[in-house]
Amino acid sequence: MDDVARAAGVSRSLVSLVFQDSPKVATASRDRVMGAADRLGYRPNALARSLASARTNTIGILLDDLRNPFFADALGAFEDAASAQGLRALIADGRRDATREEEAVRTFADHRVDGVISISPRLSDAQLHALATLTPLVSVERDCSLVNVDVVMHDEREGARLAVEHLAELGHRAITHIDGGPGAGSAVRRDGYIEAMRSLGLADSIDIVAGEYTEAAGREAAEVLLARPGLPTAVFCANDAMAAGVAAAIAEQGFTIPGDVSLVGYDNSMLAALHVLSLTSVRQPLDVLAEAAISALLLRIEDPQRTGTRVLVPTTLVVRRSTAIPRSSA
Amino acid sequence: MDDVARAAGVSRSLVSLVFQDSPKVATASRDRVMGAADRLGYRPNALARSLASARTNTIGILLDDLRNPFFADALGAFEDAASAQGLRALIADGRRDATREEEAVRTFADHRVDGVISISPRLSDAQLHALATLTPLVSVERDCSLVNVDVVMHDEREGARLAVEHLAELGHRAITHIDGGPGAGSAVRRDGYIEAMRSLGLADSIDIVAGEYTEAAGREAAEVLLARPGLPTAVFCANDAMAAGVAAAIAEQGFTIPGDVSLVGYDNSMLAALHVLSLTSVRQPLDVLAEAAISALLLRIEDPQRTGTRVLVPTTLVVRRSTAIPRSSA
DNA sequence: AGCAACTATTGGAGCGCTCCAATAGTATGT
DNA sequence: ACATACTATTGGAGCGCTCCAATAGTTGCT
Repeated sequence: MDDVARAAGVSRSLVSLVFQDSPKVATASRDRVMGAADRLGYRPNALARSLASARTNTIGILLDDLRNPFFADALGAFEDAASAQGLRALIADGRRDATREEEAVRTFADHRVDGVISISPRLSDAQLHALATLTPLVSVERDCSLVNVDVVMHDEREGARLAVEHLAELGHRAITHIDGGPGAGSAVRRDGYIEAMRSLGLADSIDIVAGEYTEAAGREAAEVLLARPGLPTAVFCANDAMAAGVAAAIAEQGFTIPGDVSLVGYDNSMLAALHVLSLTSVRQPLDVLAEAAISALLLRIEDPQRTGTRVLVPTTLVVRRSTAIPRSSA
Repeated sequence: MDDVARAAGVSRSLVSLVFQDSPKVATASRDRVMGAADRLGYRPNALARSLASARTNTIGILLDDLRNPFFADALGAFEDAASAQGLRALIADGRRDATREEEAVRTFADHRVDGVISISPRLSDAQLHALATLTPLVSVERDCSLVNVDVVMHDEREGARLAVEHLAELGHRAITHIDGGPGAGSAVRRDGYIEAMRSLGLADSIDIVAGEYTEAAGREAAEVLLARPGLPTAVFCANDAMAAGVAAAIAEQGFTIPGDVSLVGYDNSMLAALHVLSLTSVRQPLDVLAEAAISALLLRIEDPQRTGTRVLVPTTLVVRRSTAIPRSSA
């Protein structure tokens, strides 16, 4: 920076101002400085800049599990939303483990990111609260009511309802739900399923099989179903990965989808779009979630004392070829 | 840090040494300092530390396309290899775009990462060379012979050969290849296919359909095949995503896999492991690649002047249920 | 006892920037 | 011509750490 200043015949402070895009710099000096910088191949040291300004213009994005295609999709949306606000993103993968997640947030804080967005964290409320004292924190797709954490989620209850109503409209009555076990949002999706079944007069057909957000869990749940006397005409899974497992297990037994069983997933991830599955799935509006999360975070960065807010965004259902009229009524 | 020093009754330098795990610190002082730090909730500022030491212990990992499940898998392996060496990883997604990739490497350099690993970069040799002057750089799965860039790849030629030999052993002769078009490694995989076919005496059956590394391209290529008078008994795709597209298109026409057509993919990504596909696939040994890349990078960080090296790691084939004896010989 | 050879600790300069208060320079109004 | 109100530029302290050379404290050996 000193070299540039010398080459341009100005002070170091002015070079600094030029690289901050300060409006107070005369156009002539700006050009001189930029010229000198280009000639010398100068690029400001982001580290020193952050240290001096106490602002990194960088946020941390913590994902539950990058191997799950849903989070890869989510990442894209959140990175876009961040860069639209001039923020760079650091990424960390929690690997479905709360301890690793906590360590990741600590590392973010050590690097003095301006804030952290955690997507589907497995952290306890106590952990979330503690971490939020280290850095501004927004929790996405995981509810909590803490004064120092903002929450952004889509309406999981509505998502489950849309899935059930879609199946009911097609004529299904025996609709089984495979839940997400301890995973984020699982309980609400299950409640949404129960409520929707009740309000459609299908309370007697409520049937829940325990699952987890993985393909293997989907297969296991399907085996439970296949071992019973009769198959339900429709299955609603708490995520797409499980639905993929169910689809495989059902097909292996010679049944077809949607001929014998209609199948609905959740997340509308890349898996659902895959033509071999072509899964009807509840769409998480990632772009909207991302935008809401970033703006909540920016507000919190500006005023760290602000009381935690809660944003709920609406959901839609993406209908593909895995759902159809049940055979009995065809 | 000053507060901790004061609370522990020692100098700031000693606190610094304690947090660097220096062996010269007496156990008693270490305990005193740690105690004081815990009490005050002190954590060193990674930014200041990096600025002062000119070492960030952080590397940048640049991926071609995080939406492609292969890269999500790769990311896991590379992060593991990095943290095994005590390195933290920053991640960037090139979104299949060379310009974006270049910008990402520049940003890494601005943040003074110790080095960058670029996986399947789309950058030109000239760009790679220029970027490698900014920061130590290792190119994975993209060949180049530059003095300042190390290359780590698996043996794509061997991968293609393994796929073809497996099919030939099962009794297939009509083996079609759908190539990866302009994608990284596509040309070598195609050459490997051609060579293997020739050396197996199947030169007459060589049949190549143009593709690209996406599911949609796989579908289109399959439609080309389906429009012809007879189907080949086996198809070898240049990656898994394409194979997924081929599987869907073939199934839609009422053919079965592997009954009518055996199918082989490439990458052994999450898609191949999906039970609905259960794709025989060439395995890129990600853990080995990652380890080799990290150690090459460490050597280059130590000695930036070192001449570019080239590591080639062997490949294996993962056999699943998408390949079988052809119907004619069954 | 005296000196060498350690080991454990310290003070202070410096990493590359920002930001504040101070200064120089220029235009405006009377 | 001179005070007023700007705008453009500058010097220097400070961000929170590391690292080097110097110092204090121990131990072992003759």
